[in-house]
Amino acid sequence: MTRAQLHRPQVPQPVGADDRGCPILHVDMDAFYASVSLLEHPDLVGQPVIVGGAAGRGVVLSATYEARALGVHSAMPMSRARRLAPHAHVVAPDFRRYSEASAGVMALFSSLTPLVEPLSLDEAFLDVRGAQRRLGSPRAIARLIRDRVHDEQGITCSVGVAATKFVAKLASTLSKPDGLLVVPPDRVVEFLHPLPVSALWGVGDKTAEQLTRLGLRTVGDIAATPPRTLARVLGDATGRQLADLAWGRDPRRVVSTATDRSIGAEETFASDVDDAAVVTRELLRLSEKVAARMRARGYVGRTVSLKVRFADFTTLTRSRTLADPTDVAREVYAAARRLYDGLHLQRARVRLVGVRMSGLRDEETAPRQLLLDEEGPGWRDAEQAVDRLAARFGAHIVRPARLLDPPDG
DNA sequence: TCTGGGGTCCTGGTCCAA
DNA sequence: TCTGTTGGACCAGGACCC
Repeated sequence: MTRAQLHRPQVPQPVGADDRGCPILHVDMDAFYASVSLLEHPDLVGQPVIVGGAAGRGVVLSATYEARALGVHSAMPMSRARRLAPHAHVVAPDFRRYSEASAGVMALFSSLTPLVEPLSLDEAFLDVRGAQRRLGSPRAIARLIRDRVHDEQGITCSVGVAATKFVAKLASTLSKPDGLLVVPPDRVVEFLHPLPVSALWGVGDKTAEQLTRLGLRTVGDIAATPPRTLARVLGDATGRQLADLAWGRDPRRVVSTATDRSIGAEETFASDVDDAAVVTRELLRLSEKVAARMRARGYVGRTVSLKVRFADFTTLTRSRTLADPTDVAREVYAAARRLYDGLHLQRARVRLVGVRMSGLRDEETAPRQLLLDEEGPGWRDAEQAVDRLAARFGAHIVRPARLLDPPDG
């Protein structure tokens, strides 16, 4: 069973009446991008709608439940989705609108409890331990959230309520769409063990295949396997994690201040490219984008990673750690360019390139080495000035000459 | 069937210093 | 001085998640 198929419960749902000891809520918007898009297209409500790029090599970003009933799911190539649902309406994504809706629901969560951990635009963990005197039991808080999300944003969400993050997340998934599921601590094992191994956090296609080879198909099978055996096959960390999750053990707390580990950007070409000049121009554009985002969030980073995916989908990554942290596009590009040149690609057909910065630190506290030949305002100041212009007049007001479109004719 | 773009985490290898 | 060990940093790649 795939993760998508988890949406259809295969086990009787142990909807517990007792929500004591269940302070963790996982709230997940139902078909978020599709639902928000439908607010702009009310005439399409009740019809199969796919959110994704209208042309090129896109994948499905989201789909209404009517489209899902036809076999469409997110991350599916658009070409396949169109074959499965030829009469479905295709809507282009509107990330500005999604961000606004997301900000609205996150603000609602924060008004209920300070312990909110957003996982993405459309889901978050909440720890409601401290809110129960004011707002009632975890189940009552879950109901309140569902009502207010519907009233304020016009979309539905599903909520899982449990003692741990992992079980709460699984509960929200199994209760979809528009559902609420409480899993009391004394019913966790009964809830988990009939589920397929793919229900476990960290088990994707490859790991599920390995587990199947061992004859392990359900979470109960994993629970009955010695952790040493799992660790031998899957590695120490993964083996231990699966053994714990299979028994509902998950010590992770809800943390409201997660820090970023990396910031990157990548781009798939409309068609494969064998011209190095086109690839390096794209590397420059991506370096500009990454550096601008780092400056906007107040980060500098030390490690530059280059990603190159070829026409046959094989992917290479190369990385280099700089002597000093930077948020300057020119330095990011120089490092990415050196990594790219070091690959010595002749006329290989490139499908995608990406640039990522890791080893992030706060710009204000990071040590910065002044170069001996650095005089007066440098590239950093110039790029900050560009940031200010972009904020005022739009992102493309100032660009490197190499990134300007060639004149017509 | 033909696979986006944003990320995180883990593993195993290499190198280097103590 | 040589050898072996250990641990940390770095690097490449893979798997996974939304």
